[in-house]
Amino acid sequence: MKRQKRTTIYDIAEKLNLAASSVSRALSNSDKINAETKALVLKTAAEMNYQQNAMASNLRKGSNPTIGVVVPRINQYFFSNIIAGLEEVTFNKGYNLVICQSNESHEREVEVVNTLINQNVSGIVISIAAETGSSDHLQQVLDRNIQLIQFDRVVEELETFKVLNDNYKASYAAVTHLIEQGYRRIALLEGPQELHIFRERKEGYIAALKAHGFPVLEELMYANAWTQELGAQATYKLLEMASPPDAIFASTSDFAALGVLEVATGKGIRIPEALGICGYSNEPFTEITSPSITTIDQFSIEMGKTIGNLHFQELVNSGMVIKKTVNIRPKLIVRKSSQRV
Amino acid sequence: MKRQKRTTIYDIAEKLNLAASSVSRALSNSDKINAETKALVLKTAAEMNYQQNAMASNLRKGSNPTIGVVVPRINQYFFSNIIAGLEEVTFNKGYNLVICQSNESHEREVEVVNTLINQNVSGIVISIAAETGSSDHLQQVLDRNIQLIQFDRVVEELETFKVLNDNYKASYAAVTHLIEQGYRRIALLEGPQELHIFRERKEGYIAALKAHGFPVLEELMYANAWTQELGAQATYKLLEMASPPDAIFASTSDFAALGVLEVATGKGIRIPEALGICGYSNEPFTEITSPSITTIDQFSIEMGKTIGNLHFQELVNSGMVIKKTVNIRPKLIVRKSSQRV
DNA sequence: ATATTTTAGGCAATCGATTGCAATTGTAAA
DNA sequence: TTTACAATTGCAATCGATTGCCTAAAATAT
Repeated sequence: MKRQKRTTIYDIAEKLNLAASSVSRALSNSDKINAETKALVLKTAAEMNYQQNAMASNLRKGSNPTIGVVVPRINQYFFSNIIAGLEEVTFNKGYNLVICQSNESHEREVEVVNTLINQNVSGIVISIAAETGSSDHLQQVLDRNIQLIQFDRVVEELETFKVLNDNYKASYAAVTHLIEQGYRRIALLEGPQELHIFRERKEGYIAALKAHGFPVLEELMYANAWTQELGAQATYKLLEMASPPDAIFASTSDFAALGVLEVATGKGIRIPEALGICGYSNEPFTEITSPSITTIDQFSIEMGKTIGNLHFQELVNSGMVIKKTVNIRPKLIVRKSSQRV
Repeated sequence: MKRQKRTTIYDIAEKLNLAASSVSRALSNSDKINAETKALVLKTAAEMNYQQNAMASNLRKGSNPTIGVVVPRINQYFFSNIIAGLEEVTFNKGYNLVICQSNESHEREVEVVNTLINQNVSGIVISIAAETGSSDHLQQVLDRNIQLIQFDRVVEELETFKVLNDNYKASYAAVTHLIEQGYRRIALLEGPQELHIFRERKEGYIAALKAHGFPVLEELMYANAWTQELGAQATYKLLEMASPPDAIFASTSDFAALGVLEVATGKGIRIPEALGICGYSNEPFTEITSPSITTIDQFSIEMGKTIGNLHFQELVNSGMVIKKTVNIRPKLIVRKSSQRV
C-alpha cells in the first residue's frame, strides 16, 4: 500500500503554472478569477483527484462548519430521532455533526463539551445528563461565542436557545383525558425532580386534577419511577393499597408504562376497564402491546429539524421563538389502555 | 456579547516570557521540558482558560483523531446501538465520531464519504446503503490510506476489515428450530437479494431445509418483504394459498415479523399453534408483543465495540480476525411465537 | 492618444500548533 | 581549568488554504 501524498492546491498551481491563490479562488468560486482559468483549474483538480483539506481551510477561516451534539444516550429512540432530524437540516447546509454521549454522567458531559470546544465547532446542541452538576461547562461555550442550543432537558437559568416540549400541557391533557374516561383515582409515576421536565409534568398532573375538582393525594404520587423496572415496582406498591388507583399515568416514559402494564396484566387486572394506563414518548412499541398504550408524541424528528433551523437562524422572525425558546406542543395519542368510554 | 479572542499558546508564551514551542512542549507533556516550567505553563494555561485549537494541531500533525461513521439511518435500533458501542471505545481513546446518514441512497453515501475524506478522518466505518451503485467512493478511501471498516452490509470484493454477523448460521439455526418444533411448511420472507446479508439468510434457510430432508419450494419464498407493510402483504398472500405455510421466517427484520403477527392475529390464526413466527434483529418490541416473537440477536453493541477495537488494531492477533473479517455469531432467542412443544 | 477603470493574477502574511535543529546553560568528567 | 555532554529553551519552518494588497495588462472613457 503506497502512501500517495494528497494533492494540494500547490500541486495544481505548479502543474498549471499558476499561483496557489488563483487555484484557491477558482475552487472557491470567487469572482476574482477568469472563467476559463476557473474551468481549467476545476478540470485539473478533478483529474488530480484533489480533495480539499478541511482542517487547513477551517483553521485559516477560523470556523468549522460542524455542530456538536451531546445527548445522554444515542440509542434511545427519542434522541436518535432528534439527531436524524437535525442531520437532515445540517447536511443540506454542508455542516457535519459530531455526536457524543454523556451516558447520563455529568463528568463525562463536561469532558465531551470541552472536546467540542477544542474542535472549534460552530454550535453545540445539548440535552443535559440527569446527573446534576454545575453548568460552568455550558457557560464556557457561551463565553467562547459558540452557539449553544439546549433541548428537552435544559439548564433553565442559562440564556440560550431552547427547544422544549410543553410538558405541562401534555401532562395536563393526559390527565384530563383520563378523567374524561371516568377514572377517579389517578396515580402519577414521577421522574427525578431535579430535571425540570419531570417537575413540569407533575405540575400539569396536579393542575388538571385541581381544575376538575379532584383532590391531590400524596399517596398517589410515586417518586422516581422512571424505568421499566421501577415502574413495575411502583405498580406493585400502588395496587396493594387499601384503595388502589384506577389509573396510572407513567409521566416518566413509556418504559415505565410498560412496567405497569406487565404487573397489572400479571395480577389479572383488566385494562382499560379496571385500570387505565398512559405513558409518555410514543415509543414504537406502545402501538403493539396489548392493549396498546395511550401515550404522548413528542415529534422528535420535527424537534431535530427545529434545532437545525434555529442554528441557522432561520426561525428568529417566525414568531415561533419566544424568549429564545421554541415550545413544541406534544400530542396525546389515545389508545386502548385508557379508553373505556 | 463581546467576542473575546481565544487564548493561544502565543498568549501564554508572552505572559511567561517563553517561546511558543516551550509552551507547546509543556502542554503536550513532552520530556524535553523542565518540570517546573511545565507546571507553570499548565497552571497559567488553566488560568487563562486555554483550550487547544484542534484544527491547527491536526493540520500540523497531518492527522485527525476522528472516525467517520456512515449508516443508512441512525434512528434504527441496530445502527444506533452500533454507534453507542463504537463511541464507548473511541471516546476513551480520545477519538471523536462524525456521524452521517446515507438514507439508503447511494448518491448521498458518495457525498458523505467525500466529506469525510475532506476532514482527513483517520478512519471510516460504513454499512452500505441498500441502493446499489459502484464502490468507487470506497476505493477512494483506501487510495487515500484511510482505514476503512465495513460492517453488516458490505461490499464483499473490497479488501477491507469487515465485521459481520454470520447470517447463514443464524438463519440455519432459526429454521432448524422451527423444524424441531414440528413445523412442516416453513415460508421465508426475503430481503433485496443485492445485499449479501439477505442472500446468506436465504442460503441458510435452504440449507437447513435440505439438511432435514424438506423440499425447497419456490412458492414459499416471498421476495422483497422487508418492511412491516410488505411483511403484512406477503402474509396475506401466503395464507391464502391452497396449502398455506405453518410457519413464517421473516428473515428480513422483526418489523416484517410484526406485520406477519398482525395479519395472522387479525385472521384469527392462533400463534404459535397454527402458525410459527420468527423474526430477525431482536428489536426491543419483540419481547412484549403477544405472543412474544422468536428472533435473532445480533449483539449490536458488541459489534460496535469490535469495530472500535479493530480500528485501533487491538484485535489483529486475537484469532478473531480471519481474512480481515470478524464474524459475530448471532444468537437465536426463542420466544412464544414459535414454541409449541 | 492619453487617462482612468476593470480584471486577472501574484505575493506574502496569516490561522495556531508542532518539531528539527541550533543555542545556551549547567554539570560532570578529564 | 578545560572539555564533553546533557538538559532546556529558542528559532524558524511547516502543515494547506485563504485573503488583503499590489501590479500588470486589458478595456473603457475622455
